[in-house]
Amino acid sequence: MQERYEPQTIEPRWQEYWERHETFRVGEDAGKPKYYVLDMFPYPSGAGLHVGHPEGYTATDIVARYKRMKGFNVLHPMGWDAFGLPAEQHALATGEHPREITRRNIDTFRRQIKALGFSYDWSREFGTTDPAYYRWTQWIFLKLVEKDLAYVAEVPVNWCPELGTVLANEEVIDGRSERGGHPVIRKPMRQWMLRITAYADRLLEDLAELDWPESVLDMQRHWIGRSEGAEINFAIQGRDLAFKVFTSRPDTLFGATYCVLAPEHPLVAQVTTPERRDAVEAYQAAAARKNDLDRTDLATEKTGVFTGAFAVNPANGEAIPVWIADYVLATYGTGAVMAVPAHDARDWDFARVMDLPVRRVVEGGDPAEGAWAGDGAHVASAFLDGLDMAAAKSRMIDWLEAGGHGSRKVNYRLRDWLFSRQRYWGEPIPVVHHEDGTWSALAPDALPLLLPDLDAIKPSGTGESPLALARDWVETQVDGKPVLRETNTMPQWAGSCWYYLRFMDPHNAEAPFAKDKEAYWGPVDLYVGGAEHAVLHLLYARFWHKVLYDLGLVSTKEPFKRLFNQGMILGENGEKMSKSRGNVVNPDDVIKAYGADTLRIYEMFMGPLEASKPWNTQNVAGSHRFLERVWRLVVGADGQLNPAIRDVDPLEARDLERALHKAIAKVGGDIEALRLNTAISALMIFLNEASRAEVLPRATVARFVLLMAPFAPHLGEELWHRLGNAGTLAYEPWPAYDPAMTVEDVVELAVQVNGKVRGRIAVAADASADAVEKAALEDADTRTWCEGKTIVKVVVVPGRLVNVVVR
RNA sequence: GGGGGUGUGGCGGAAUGGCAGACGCAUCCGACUCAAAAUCGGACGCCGAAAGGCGUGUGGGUUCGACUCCCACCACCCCCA
Repeated sequence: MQERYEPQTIEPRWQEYWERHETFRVGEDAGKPKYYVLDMFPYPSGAGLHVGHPEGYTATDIVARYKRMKGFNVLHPMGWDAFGLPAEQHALATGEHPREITRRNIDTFRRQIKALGFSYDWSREFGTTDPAYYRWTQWIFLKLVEKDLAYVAEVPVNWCPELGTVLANEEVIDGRSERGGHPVIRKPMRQWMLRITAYADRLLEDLAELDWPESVLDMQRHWIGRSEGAEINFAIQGRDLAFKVFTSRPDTLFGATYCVLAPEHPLVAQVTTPERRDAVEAYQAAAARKNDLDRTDLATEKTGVFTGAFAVNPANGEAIPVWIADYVLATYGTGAVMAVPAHDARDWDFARVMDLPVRRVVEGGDPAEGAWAGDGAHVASAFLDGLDMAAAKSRMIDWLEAGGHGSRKVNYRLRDWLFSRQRYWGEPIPVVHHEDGTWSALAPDALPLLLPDLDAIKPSGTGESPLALARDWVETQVDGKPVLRETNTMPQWAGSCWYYLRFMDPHNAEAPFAKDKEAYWGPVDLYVGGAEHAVLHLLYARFWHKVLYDLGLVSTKEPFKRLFNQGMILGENGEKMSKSRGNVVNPDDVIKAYGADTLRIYEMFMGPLEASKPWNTQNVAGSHRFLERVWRLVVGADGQLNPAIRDVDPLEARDLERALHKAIAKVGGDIEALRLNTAISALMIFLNEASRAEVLPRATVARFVLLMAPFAPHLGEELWHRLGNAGTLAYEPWPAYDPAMTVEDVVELAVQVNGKVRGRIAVAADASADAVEKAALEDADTRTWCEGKTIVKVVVVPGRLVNVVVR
């Protein structure tokens, strides 16, 4: 009677073993090289774990387990990004406290994640909502204040008068609230900003040292959007007023035929002539209802109105009209542009709609067809005539600077980070406001500034956070004087900006983390998560890291050395998994039916980790079958060892030993490169070979079990145990391989005639090219195909093939 | 509109410029079985009786040799505008 593979029995048993023995608990160990492998920690949603979550977690777990066996001291933690909007909305709807909702969701996530057998050091677990953690998030905010990197500004937000609340960008659809469809307008409100732009250059430059996907590096570069150009002064004709424009193309100044101010530009009210006032104000009101994306969309028809004012082009003294248009954003550059329709696509579109002149100053393209943004000789540009773009730019900037008309300027697309949210469920900003209108930060020993409990979380109605309703919390005293607490809270990004540092020293009550621990563990060696965080999370975390670096708190310039984005797991129908499509697969169900090891193997075998790939239930069964075959390789009748397993020298089964060495080499290399699908394929190939063998040396089977263990850890431990080993295999050395054993003595080569395979020859692996050529030409098939032809040349690719070229 | 990615059997996918389709799924055949399941063995790109021919989105190019490199195009996906 064959004892069956029963993951439902062995998996909980080994999970309990690891927990009881604290198998994966780590500390600093100067005697071992460290390896820090981190998952982007999840937001514990009410929906529970999704099969997409374990994909990345399994990959990092395989790496963590492999690196432990390779002798590394591995830091592999897990925690919760637990502040955020969904819990607050749920609280609003049900009256339950977000803390309770969050606690429940975390419990579910923890249970589900533990059921997958990941080798996390759970003693390091924390959530961003733990006061012991957010105390230090607030502390870092104080450091940002100290470094003058935090400031207050009036910034337009999405204000919904009907709902009495401020909405996030993603909650606004076509100018209306996602829920209820009420109108949303952009209203300036007092906001906290972080001066991330002060780090723009370093955030850009230091990308060079990172082992990240090129696409993410590109997105970050583009987001920062460094552009070199000039700031140019334009005076308003007949008035003592002037404005600055930023342009990346100062060389085209002679082609400027009008100027455009953003509708919010402070000068608009002053320059507008009385007869244009009504039109201008109506346009400003309309623009306030649009978001930036709609405004700058190239596909939409350009709109704008003339202010009645004229500006003087400093290059030629010409008076050109000043318009306002919403395709110019107040927040980019100076909020004003000089329009050169001949050489800028958006200016060209606008000029055509408004019937404004187009003046060509660079040769190339056809001004009647569209803007020419390429290089070319300058024309109609006085002292720039004949120059190319680079030369003309630099000449123009010199001329502007000499005449006091402008200056060289580097501009960034990156803007300062809007750091406040009008929400309850976030870290309170540790600041108080004084009666004289000034503000000050709390002293570090006043932290954590705890969120007050509210009877009910409801909108304040003024656009402020629900915290504004907690009067006895807001109204407090500092040094005996009455002050008001800040009611804005931090965005969800804050908690995820430095959690990877806290994992290095999660229980420290004296500091966010000890310097020597950071020096040991930092930086993160491998960081795995979804591509949706390619820009914001990674940019914000890098920014904070650099600030901490400047403060001498961390030892590295960059937080994440290697980054990997796992792809998405689609539903069985090839569409994105979602409740509404009804194609969601719950990992609990898969574990119940097949076990965690099968889920792990299946998700890794589906395809390349970075690719999007559809779920297929039949293939899950296939992965399960593979594990059953591995089980039967070791376990025979009545739960005894497979009788083919003998205590003999592995070299007695030379072919099998060779196959094992190939597998060791392939699997190790593939894990390092995160090619886990082909690593599993290599394990299957070895199993196929081993299943055919009549004698299985115990040492060979044991090493195969070690290779399996990172992928299917419960099965690995169980089989290791049944092979007569005590304890865990988690720290057993990864098997070594001999490169000489991974190649065959005799190889079969294909013989091509004019690129088509016509025959095969068997030669010694180390045969010389001459010998191979001779053998190929003597081959009967080759001779048939070469008959009556002239041999022009013979290409020998050692170990691969021979190509005979005939005519 | 710009940038990036992807496109290979019925399906998921594999292939340092060197034998396309590894590995798995599905399907079919066989063994075992009273039978079925499970398991084990075999077949399995397309056309063709075979010899052979044709095949990696389409069209061109480079090369002794192209899924791989270059150019153009088509489709889908992602990011940005």
